[in-house]
Amino acid sequence: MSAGTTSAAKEDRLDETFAALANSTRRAILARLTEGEANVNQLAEPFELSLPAISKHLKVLERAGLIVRGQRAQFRPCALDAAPLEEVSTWAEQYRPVWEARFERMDTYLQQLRQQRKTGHDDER
Amino acid sequence: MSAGTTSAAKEDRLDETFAALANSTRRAILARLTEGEANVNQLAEPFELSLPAISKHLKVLERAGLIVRGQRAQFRPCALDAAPLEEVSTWAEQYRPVWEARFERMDTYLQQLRQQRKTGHDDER
DNA sequence: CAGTTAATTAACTGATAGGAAAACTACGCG
DNA sequence: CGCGTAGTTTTCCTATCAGTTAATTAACTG
Repeated sequence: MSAGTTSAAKEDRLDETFAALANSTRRAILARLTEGEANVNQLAEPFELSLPAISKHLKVLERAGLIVRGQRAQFRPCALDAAPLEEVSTWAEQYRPVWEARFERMDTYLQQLRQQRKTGHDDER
Repeated sequence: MSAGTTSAAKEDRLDETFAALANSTRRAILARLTEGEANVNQLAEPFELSLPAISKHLKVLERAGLIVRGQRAQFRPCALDAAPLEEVSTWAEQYRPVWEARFERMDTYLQQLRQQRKTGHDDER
């Protein structure tokens, strides 16, 4: 019953990772954390968002395994955990041959498709 | 003409790309398209989803620039455009030093944070 | 021309996302 | 002890997502 290729669990994890990354505030938070751990108020500072909003973003990042949180007194220091990003990179790299092929093989073909789409219809009704 | 800072437009594009990728059906469609172009019914075949649902997924992928669509008679052939995936890969690769550092430097530290969280232990730095 | 096939649009539903404001919890300190 | 600081939870809003069925558009086929 062990998985053959891509296990469903891994797919789910990718769903969650990509969803977490699909927000520029959250990506900015991750970027900030490369410079070292930070607590919630520090992370919130650059944004025009309420603290609860940041708190939610952090929860999303935590559930996606992209950050880890500790507890020191009343502070909750956040630290980056880039492990899921390795999976993202690996996933995207699968397509490297495709985007590299684009320049030699598919470039003209894609243009062609786009053209067909544009000039496709003559009369609007 | 663009300034040095990461342009907002690029950020928006990443938002859209990641959002498009945050769904296993859509990722499966992309995977399928590495084997060559396909029309909508062919793409729908492996899934237990209605055709309109697939159509919507394709629209999301198209808006994210991940596929291009043509028109041949009543068929709409879809082709992969992996260019946005190169951006994803580049973005993720920024974090490679971080996930590689994990094994030497941060591993124990993260464990520590997780432990603090679980045991609610109070400690000084 | 009517009919079939391919795909999209429309209309609707339930669930989730992102946000704000207000209330609450937890801790440290004078 | 009560107060201030740090952060989360709750409540509420609107918007978007993922899916359905039914209707519609578009193009070929006999």
